[in-house]
Amino acid sequence: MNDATEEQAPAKAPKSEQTRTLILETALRLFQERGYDKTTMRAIAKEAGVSVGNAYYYFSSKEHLVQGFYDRIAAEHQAAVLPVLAREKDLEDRMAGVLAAWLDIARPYHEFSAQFFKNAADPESPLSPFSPESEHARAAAIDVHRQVLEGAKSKVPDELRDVLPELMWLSQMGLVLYWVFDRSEDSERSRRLAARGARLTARGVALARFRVLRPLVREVHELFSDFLPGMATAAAARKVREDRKEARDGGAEGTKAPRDPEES
Amino acid sequence: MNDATEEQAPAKAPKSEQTRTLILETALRLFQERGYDKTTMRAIAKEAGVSVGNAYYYFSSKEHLVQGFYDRIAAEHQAAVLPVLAREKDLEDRMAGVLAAWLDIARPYHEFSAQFFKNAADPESPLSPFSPESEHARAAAIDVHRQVLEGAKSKVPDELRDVLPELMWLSQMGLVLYWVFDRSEDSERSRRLAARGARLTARGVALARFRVLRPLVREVHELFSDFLPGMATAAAARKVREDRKEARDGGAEGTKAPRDPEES
DNA sequence: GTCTATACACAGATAGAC
DNA sequence: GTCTATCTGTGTATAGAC
Repeated sequence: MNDATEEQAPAKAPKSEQTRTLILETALRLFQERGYDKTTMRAIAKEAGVSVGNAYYYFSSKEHLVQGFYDRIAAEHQAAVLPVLAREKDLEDRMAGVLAAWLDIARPYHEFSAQFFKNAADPESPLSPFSPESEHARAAAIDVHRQVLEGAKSKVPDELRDVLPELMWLSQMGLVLYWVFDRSEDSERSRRLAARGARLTARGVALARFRVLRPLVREVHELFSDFLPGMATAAAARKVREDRKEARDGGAEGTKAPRDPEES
Repeated sequence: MNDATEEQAPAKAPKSEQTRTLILETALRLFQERGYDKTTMRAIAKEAGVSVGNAYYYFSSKEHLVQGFYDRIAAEHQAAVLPVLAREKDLEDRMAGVLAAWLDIARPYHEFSAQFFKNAADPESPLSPFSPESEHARAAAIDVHRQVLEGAKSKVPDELRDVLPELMWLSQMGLVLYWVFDRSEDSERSRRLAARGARLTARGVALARFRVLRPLVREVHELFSDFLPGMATAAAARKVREDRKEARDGGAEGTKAPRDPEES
């Protein structure tokens, strides 16, 4: 049953993973205090009580330090989203809740996020949300939206079911973009945008079953299934989904909900 | 043909505007040859035959050099769009033509555009398409889409007429984003995305007159008229429109047409 | 394998003299 | 307007200590 978990037995020697996290924590703290640009690698090293070379030993560049920040945000969001998905059953409420949760979590970092946001927009940078390095985080984020859709009581047309999570993720990226630029008090405008965007999307989904919209829906479906798969493959999403299921019921096969017959 | 009024007559005052353009031209050339990051301010200065300090005298930072690039792209696009708007009358064709024209113009700069694209994504940067410094260029770009809409034979619902140009501009920004990340041969994927995006938009507009879509259309209208005006005000667009008309009529400003009754 | 200390090359940006 | 000299910061290399 419980086999030896490899390097965890000795309580005194978690390697110097401590050093790594120490440097990361210090960096994130200084980023908040002084901003990204003003925080030099030397300052981080000095504040953390290590040498500059040591900091570079763990993080090959300043940008790689930011990756830790992204991972933290993503992890916190995925945790914060659980109660929302358990509570809300209305599609609009679920979407709005997920977006609001992200804004809540990201709030402390709003001031300095703009300063390194440009790194995320650089296609060459591993920090880009479209980069191969971000593939796992991206797939996980898209999967959150898939859960939003799956657990909603609304009926979602088959043609939309596949592409919608990726579309919602793209919308979330748009919201993040707006949020970064948003200078309103407590990002109030971003919050309203999230709420109205959720409403708009929900109503759009509700209307998608009408006949007149069929060509439009097909158009949307084709467009995004043509141009999105290159970055976020269905395979990757499926893998995350399976991982999640496995982690949940420990290998026991869950009761797969019967596929509802498509309407129209 | 628009920039007819150029003060080149007085031979006494080329001042050292020459130096400025010399530095700019050199910089743009080196950007194409070596890429943005690899091109140092020292290299630009040396190649232009001036000192580093002199380059900084004219351009307060490396980013400001890029502004000249944006201005050039925008000017070329507005010129290239004229024949398209004169020829095409179908909304989809007009939109597709405008987007294709942009891709054509931007093609030579694709390789290195990604390298400084991150600057445009920095909200603090004056190079951001949302920055106050870019307001005029932005308004002009939006006005291009307004022309696309105005000259089309399609019927556009009143509720959409105001926000659609801004929406189309936003879509164009999305296309640019995709283009920057696009690594396909000759940006073929971006071209297909532009074509299909135009088709999707045109069909959406065509369908917008159906009754069932009224709530959705109103939703879109309200959302974007709430959240876009902050950056691209109707006033700014109107100003550009008047400037355009003035330039066309040849300065007959006396005819201040009171006929702007906001039909609704 | 982990870490310190130091030094170097190169970048962008600035100050002050001519 | 233009230059030279100089500043700060990043990234990297190296040599050696635990």
